[in-house]
Amino acid sequence: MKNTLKVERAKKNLTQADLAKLIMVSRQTINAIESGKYVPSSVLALKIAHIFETSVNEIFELEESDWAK
Amino acid sequence: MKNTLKVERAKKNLTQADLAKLIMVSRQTINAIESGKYVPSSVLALKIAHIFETSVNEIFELEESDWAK
DNA sequence: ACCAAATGTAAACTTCACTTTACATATTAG
DNA sequence: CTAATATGTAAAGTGAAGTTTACATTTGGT
Repeated sequence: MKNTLKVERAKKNLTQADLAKLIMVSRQTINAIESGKYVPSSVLALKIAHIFETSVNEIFELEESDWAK
Repeated sequence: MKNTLKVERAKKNLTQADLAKLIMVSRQTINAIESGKYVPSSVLALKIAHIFETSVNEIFELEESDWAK
């Protein structure tokens, strides 16, 4: 799964730490999500979309590999 | 977080087992998500939305409590 | 009422999301 | 240049997502 977190953050001029605080997770969590190290829960994804005033689908996108067995 | 999985399944006439097979998780996982027992990963949420030809935000909705510290 | 399919639930287990602490490297401002 | 801010990364721990097996209950069709 890929995401456009970095771009969305840039648009709103937010640091990873800023975003982390807004959605109440650690800065490392944002960093890890952003760099594809792990997949956020859907609650986190919804919160992130909410902060950026958009939808989950606009920010997160499935890749072929996500459908692999 | 609440969801409209049951309704979406009904629209498409899918059983929990059907949906489970389509997105490649166990039937119990669908049951647990549907009954709010746990929060799916965003990959699962995206797959589910894909199956129902809609968006994650249409199916899953944050509740006040999700923002509580 | 009866049978089959669908759903609910439980226990034990594995994996990974997320935390905290800590430090190293980039980036930007003055 | 240098000091502060932002980002990358790592290790050890905790809790919850998701698995399998198994059984009990509900629902629907005939």
